[in-house]
Amino acid sequence: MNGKHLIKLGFEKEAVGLALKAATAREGAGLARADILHELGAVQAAPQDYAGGGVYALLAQMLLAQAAAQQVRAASALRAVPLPYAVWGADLIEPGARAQMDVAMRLPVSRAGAMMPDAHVGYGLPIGGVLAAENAVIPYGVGVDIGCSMMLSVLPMLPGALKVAEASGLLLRHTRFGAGVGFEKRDRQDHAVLHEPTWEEQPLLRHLYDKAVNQIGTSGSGNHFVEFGTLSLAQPDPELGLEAGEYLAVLSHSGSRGFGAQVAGHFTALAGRLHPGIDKVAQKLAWLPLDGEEGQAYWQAMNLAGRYALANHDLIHARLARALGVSPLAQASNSHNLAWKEVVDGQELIVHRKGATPAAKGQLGLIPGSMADPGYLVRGRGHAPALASASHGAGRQLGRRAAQNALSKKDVQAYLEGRGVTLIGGGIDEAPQAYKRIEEVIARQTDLVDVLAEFRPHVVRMDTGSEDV
DNA sequence: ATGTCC
Repeated sequence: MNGKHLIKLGFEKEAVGLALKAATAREGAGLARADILHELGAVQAAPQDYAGGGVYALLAQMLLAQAAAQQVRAASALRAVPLPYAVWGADLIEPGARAQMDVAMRLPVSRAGAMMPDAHVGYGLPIGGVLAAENAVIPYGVGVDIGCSMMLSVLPMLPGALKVAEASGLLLRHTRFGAGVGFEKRDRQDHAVLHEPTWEEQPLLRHLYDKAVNQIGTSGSGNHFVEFGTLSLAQPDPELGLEAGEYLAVLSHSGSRGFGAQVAGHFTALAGRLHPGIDKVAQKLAWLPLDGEEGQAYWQAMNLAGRYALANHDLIHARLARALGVSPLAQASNSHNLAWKEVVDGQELIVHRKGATPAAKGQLGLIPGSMADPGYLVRGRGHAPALASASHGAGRQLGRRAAQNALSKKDVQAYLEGRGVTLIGGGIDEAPQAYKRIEEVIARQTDLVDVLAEFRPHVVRMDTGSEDV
């Protein structure tokens, strides 16, 4: 008896050695080779009957482990062909982003998808990708900045009532930007989200609580901003309680800061470990079953990060309104990096929007342009083929590196001057020229949202980029 | 997006 006989019998890898060891023991006990091969065949057919003890126990246990691993691999196997999905503004989307969406639509858990006109390449799911999955949540389908969101406050003031110098002073005093940045202890503000019992329900959340307390009410870096500008409402909107006209308004873009980033990192790694056999092209799309412990933990942490991000906006807007001595006439907000349980074609699915604005029928949303381009207050049309979604902005047309190589401070300053925008902070990588034309992106999604109002930025604060403007 | 590995 040797390994060749056993491989011929169908044993693989570690099972070959264990089968040989058992066979040798049986030969020693005086059994004929034919009888031993017969016994080995029986172990192979029903390893669960032999795993409890005896000369074949180790072999049987190995066979059971191998079968389980095979099952895990099979459960991770991709479809040969992506499910179909609709694309808005295909002429504005680079092939790399489409390729990423194609991979996402090959996941065995995927059921439906759509691509928004601001789409561009990201980690795993492209930014601007919408993906509906069955009983599965994909950490990289939500993204690193869990709960990244927009908020608008319409103030009872005329746009001209706030001078540039005053607006700059308010932004400098009442907002905080930069990686790792929090409010000074004496300036920290409290918020209901910090008193939720959820923080006590996972060691990870307990661990991140102090950081969350430290950073609440702040804005982070990259494309995050707080700005004063003019909101122009063409028609009166009874639901918003606003007459047609021009208003001073505050628009902010912020996320869940270091807290959300660490939640994302933790669960992305966990999802990867759950899918050791997943095809390499889909490695960053590893998912967590929502009916499992890990999936439930992510769902809880993700939703807390979503509420925390909105709390950041709440405090930003409350500080500025208070400093101006006014109460907002109206507010709107939306998350654009999150997953929701929604009914799609009669089935409850997990709809991931990674850089996509929820646009259910009647739902308000905010779609910003760039530091110097208009943003839009929109109302969703609930278009089913788009999974009731819209773009979350203009979308990059130049990567950060490409923007820094292609553009100069002069280019950005000329653009700002041309539109009467004052910028505090900001980097070349966030230059308006690095973004698609928001007007074009909006024009590609007239079936997804109705535009209610245009917001033109006047005084903008962002983090200091790696290369300042 | 985040002090870019708890």
